[in-house]
Amino acid sequence: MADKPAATAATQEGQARAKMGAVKMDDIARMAGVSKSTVSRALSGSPLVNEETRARIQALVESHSYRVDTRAQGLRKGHTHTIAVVIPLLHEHDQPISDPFFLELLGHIADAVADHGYDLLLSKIGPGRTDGMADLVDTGRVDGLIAIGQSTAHLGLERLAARGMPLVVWGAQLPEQHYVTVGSDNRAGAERAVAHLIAQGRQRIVFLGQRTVPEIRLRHEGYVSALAAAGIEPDPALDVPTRFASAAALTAMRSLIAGGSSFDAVFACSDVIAISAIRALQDQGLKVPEDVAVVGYDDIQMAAFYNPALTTVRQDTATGGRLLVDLLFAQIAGRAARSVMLPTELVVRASSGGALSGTTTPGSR
Amino acid sequence: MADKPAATAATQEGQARAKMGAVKMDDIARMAGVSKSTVSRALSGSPLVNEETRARIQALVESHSYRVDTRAQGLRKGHTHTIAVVIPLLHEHDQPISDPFFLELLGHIADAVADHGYDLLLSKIGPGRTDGMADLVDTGRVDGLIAIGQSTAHLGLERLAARGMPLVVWGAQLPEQHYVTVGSDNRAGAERAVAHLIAQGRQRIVFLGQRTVPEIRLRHEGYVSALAAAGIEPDPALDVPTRFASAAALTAMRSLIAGGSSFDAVFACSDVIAISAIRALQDQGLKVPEDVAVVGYDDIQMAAFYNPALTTVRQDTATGGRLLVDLLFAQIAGRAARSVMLPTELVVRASSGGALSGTTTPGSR
DNA sequence: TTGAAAGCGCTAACAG
DNA sequence: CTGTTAGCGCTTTCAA
Repeated sequence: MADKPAATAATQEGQARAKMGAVKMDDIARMAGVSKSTVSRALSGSPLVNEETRARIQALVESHSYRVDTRAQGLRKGHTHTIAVVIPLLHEHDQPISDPFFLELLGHIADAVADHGYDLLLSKIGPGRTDGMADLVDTGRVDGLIAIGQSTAHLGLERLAARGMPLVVWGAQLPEQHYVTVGSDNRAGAERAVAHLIAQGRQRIVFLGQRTVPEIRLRHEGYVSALAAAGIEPDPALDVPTRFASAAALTAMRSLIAGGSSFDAVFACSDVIAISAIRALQDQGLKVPEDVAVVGYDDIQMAAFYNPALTTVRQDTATGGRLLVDLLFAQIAGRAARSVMLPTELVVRASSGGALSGTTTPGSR
Repeated sequence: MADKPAATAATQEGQARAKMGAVKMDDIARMAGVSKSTVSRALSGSPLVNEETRARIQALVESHSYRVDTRAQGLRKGHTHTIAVVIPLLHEHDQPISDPFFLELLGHIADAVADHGYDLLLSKIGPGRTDGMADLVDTGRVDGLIAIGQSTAHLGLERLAARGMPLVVWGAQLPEQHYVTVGSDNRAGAERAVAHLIAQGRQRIVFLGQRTVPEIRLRHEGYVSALAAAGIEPDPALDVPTRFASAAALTAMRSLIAGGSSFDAVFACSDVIAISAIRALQDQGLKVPEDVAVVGYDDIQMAAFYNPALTTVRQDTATGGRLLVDLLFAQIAGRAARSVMLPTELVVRASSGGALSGTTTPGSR
């Protein structure tokens, strides 16, 4: 960061006269020789306005590229036409982490929100501060909230839901929970993945992930139950907690290796974690999948392109994102919404030794 | 996607009575036995209000967890306290792509925007539709725009800037450009990367990237000039266009290999592209870096964890993001802003054969 | 120090 | 079919 940035040519001149052109509804009305109300009606497609009048107004609107001020409109109509997405993990350790899984989900949410003609406010409010989430709607900035990942915010989310605030969260379904969630079947997904590893003849399987996160806890249950089904006793030494960041996973895996525990497979709670784990393994001269088989979770785009290609539990971000949005709009409209748990799919590629070809794409779809 | 989602328990009840609690400034005023104006003044920290009164008001505000409606406030004050980030590439081929580089940048932008006390609207408007970008501010939804990547929108961006609209774009500095950009020194970055490859003894270097994108065109210039400096004539057969998506890069690389051209190195225009290229190479039994050295661009987090670890040109998203925001606020405040070009840094790791250790971290920082 | 009144730009009754 | 009249919730002169 040494050199100091090189500044170069630029713009600037019409700075102040920016909003100058701001033509408003009254102006259009005057020009069309009608009242503001008529313009408003014409623009909102009301049937009670003369076709000829409407055309005249329309023309004026186009030629002056007038747009109604949604801020004023919202103030009057009582809504904002925007919804907020809160990504807790954007905050892990005070610096933005970037798990590709979330961007994929975010992308689909953005699509769905746009389809509804709404805007999307991206908020950095962490899950610790659910009051901040409440502010977003109390303050009239958004009509509803989508939280990606409940992690430590469970209680706060409960409170928001109790207040009747439109809210949907991506995450796990907890026992007594009163807010709506969308998420994949973490338990079943993990169980299937671990069963697959066992089917490959692996017996000493590492669990790589932090169980304080609800979803991860469920995955751990799946892990345990798959082991149990094969008559394997979980070894506490193979339960390795790690955060979602690459560096954290790398460190965790390295110390496991250094610890000298023996193992022949790793179930990682995200693809990013899996990739870092493989990195650590290979640095120690261990071969994947020959010496250690690895399975990830998420099926991010890069999973298929890693070396070796990653066996992983796919979470369907496309339908997940859309569902999140649909359920939120249902709530906003006052309709009831119920949580849904999406099925997962195990995508077998090279890293688990289950497929010999390089890039395997799942059968379905 | 077969099974059909399993619906489960849920919430719902206080749906309608949601906004019920919506206490407004008038209510607080009444309770405090003062007028709306006084409350407004007290809340905005005006010095012309009795300390005792202010305290009383403050107490009421807290106990009722009242928040001023920013929508109404903005309408009155003439601003929105929110800025929009438009990500064109979110749209490539009608499905959200997820280049981690953009999320990293977005994360930093989000940080900086939050530091200014502003909200961040994430928009999916593509670069083809700059009129849509204009709407965001014409319509009173945001105070200014940050566009990530100018790609095909150059003309449209020019027009917006000419209208005096607060706007900053992440991208390349084009010749006669009138809008403000922040971006890395693409030409120098690429040049250094390719020179490094040449220094490793490579002579036939593939250029992997689409030159229709301004930044990429500059990188190509850097590529050519590095070759020229070594007395190497660029071979058109080694100029391989590809989009930023993993799949596209994979395909491009595969057909290059199938085409039978000989080459011993690849300069990829993004890390995601580099990763896919390596994948294609290895699928054909070619070893990286032994047979083919590869250099990427961006230094996304995963670059250090790939196998082999990626040599790449780092773009500093942290200062980039902050600069983008600072320059935008300068414009909003009516101050002049000039484009800035950030220096880049070559991070040498294993994929180029320049480093033997696994995960090498750059010297600086 | 505080209140009254006039809007910000728009929509929604309520009369024509 | 169209105009008038009130506001949505807040800030800001202008007076007191």
